[in-house]
Amino acid sequence: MVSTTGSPQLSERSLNLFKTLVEHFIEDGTPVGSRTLSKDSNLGLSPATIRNVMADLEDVGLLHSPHTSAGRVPTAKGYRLFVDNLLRVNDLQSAQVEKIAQELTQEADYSALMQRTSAMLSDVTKLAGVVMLPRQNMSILQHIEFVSLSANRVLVILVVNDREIQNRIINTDKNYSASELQQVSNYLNEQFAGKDLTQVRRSILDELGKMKQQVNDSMQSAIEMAQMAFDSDTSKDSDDLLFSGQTNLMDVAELGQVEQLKKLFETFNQKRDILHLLEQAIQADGMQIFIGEESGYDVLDNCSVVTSPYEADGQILGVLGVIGPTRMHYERVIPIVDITAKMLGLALNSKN
Amino acid sequence: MVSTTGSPQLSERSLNLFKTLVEHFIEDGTPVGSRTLSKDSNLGLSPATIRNVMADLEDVGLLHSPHTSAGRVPTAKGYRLFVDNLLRVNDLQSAQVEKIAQELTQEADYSALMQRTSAMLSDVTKLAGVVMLPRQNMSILQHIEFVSLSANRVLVILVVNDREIQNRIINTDKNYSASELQQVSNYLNEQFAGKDLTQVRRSILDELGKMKQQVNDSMQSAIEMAQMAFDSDTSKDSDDLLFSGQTNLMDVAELGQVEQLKKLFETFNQKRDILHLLEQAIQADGMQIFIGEESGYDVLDNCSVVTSPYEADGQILGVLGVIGPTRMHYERVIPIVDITAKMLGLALNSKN
DNA sequence: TTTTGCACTCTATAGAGGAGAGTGCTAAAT
DNA sequence: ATTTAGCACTCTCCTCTATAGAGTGCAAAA
Repeated sequence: MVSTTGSPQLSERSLNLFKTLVEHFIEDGTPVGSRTLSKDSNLGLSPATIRNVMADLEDVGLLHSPHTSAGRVPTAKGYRLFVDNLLRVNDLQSAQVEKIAQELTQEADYSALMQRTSAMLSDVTKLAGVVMLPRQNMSILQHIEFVSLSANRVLVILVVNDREIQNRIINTDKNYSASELQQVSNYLNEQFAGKDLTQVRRSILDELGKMKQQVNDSMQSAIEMAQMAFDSDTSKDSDDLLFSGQTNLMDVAELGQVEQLKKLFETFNQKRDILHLLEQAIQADGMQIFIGEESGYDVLDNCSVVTSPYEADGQILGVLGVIGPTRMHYERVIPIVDITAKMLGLALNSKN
Repeated sequence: MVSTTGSPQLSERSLNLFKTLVEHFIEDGTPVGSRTLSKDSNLGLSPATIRNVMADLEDVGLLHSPHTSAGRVPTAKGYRLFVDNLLRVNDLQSAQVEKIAQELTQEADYSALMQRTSAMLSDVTKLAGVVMLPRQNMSILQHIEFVSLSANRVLVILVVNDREIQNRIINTDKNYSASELQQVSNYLNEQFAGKDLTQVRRSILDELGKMKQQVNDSMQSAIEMAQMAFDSDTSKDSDDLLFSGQTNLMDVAELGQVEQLKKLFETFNQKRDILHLLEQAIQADGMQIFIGEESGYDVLDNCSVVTSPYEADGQILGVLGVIGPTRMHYERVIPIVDITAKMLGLALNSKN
């Protein structure tokens, strides 16, 4: 006997059978019957015996029968057990690792790199890839710069995390000279370089607001300008998910008909729900897998989400992962997501 | 009798019937039979007469029967005649125009504006919206700026068309001081502000290359830097289409099953084909409508694409439009695309 | 404890039959 | 010379039925 997490004890044999059943189902997609399983497993048991075992497994909630005369299918709980305790993850071919590494390290541009990462995830797994860009409170301001475009219009440039660049244009009350702008950016750089964006924004809105009365005119409007620059920043918040390969999901039978696919795609577009999910994933450090209903979102009932945080310089920056049917090749997908996260981290480091 | 473009002459009555047939079909989506049409048209003709007329229309290639006992459906050629000669376009509710105008004019950020435009097109029409961003040879360089990030890494900022901002980071051979960078950007601004990007790139690669021998060391590497800045630029080329509302197309019955939708979505993702199509549309000035097979792309066989170029300061900048089933409400969609293009132009102007 | 045997349940598939829609043609009506 | 009515015909779509096949659960035997 082997004691498994929480649920009633299952014999080694049961687990063994369960494992081959899941594997078979992941391969085939059709419910697995006792006859098939009898041949598939190397235990030399008759279908009848296996039927008994399967009935037990169903009682414990690991399996489920679509209807009386169909075989059996793993439940979310079943997949969970499978993934946590039974799965043996493939070692990646070093060729494949090489390919991933190469694709990512040679990409020079920050946003292109992120885009490419997402594309690669979906490409290699043939599922949908997603990358959550670094969150603001993980974004270290490196440099801020103002450029005068025309009277009253100033371009603000933020360099963040040594890689990412953000722009916005603000309309100012008065017309600033180049040297005035230089002065402002010098001041802000001195004050805030090295701090994270949320902190910077808070400081600017609070502290500088207080300072305002004590300084001269030109500095005063400079402060106003800084406030404007960071005020409009929130707009970018919803833009920090990169999807790709959604169309891959149109092949998977489980997601079946158009109606369901549509809901799924709309969930992707709105980003909100997926964002929440990934935010959960970023907290539990290490890889995280949401199987079917576990995610808590109805649209994802037939989906699993495999995620891993990525980090650079010892700092967790964001999460990336793959979305596919619960019936996916976990043993392949898991190491791919894992290695991709590591490689992305490396790529982000190396550009220092 | 009324002479119509090219094809054999059709009586006014035939055209009238044809028109109501198309309208009915656009409304219903089901093939239209003689009985229905007899009631629908106010001509007071019996089904039998109408059958004769319909047979004629089918001979000319305007109609088509899915099978013996179904009604009739317009062909691409039929839609073409309908759109060109029979359609009376709706006047837009001024409220709707107002809404569009407001959404677009209050959007401050350039790329957000474009994104919003696309989103609005799909939102209002309940179809897929697409916006082609200004092409490079339409992109006027307004300002170029260099910012030193760290040793050997320089941030290049291009302000284009008075609105759009492009960034890239280049790795330089030597370490530039702020004033050196200032010098370079001053020089480049003097030389190239007001010219379009392709022109600028050509000049930099050709002329500056020749100058190289004649100037001092610091200037020499500055030129190299400029070359690097503009060299990597081409990467952005494929990125100038903004889609939205693709999921709307999942509702339309004509596109039917998953397989076809998948192909369509993949075409969107690859962008290439749609880009070509829109490039055709930008040349024929004014609105352009591709109906079904006319587009020349198989995936679009059941789709129509309604486009309009948008311009600012008298310059055509790009194209925008809507992609939907051939059976769409042209009388509604056409004015929406039209007005959106105009409003976008206005929004792009007004920020001067 | 495992296996054999068997009755039972449910799905999927194919075929038959009928209703309904719409046509084209011919002959009558205007 | 058109238009209409009448009618046979064709095709789809739906429902109903029958049947084969897969798989089960249970009881009794091994």
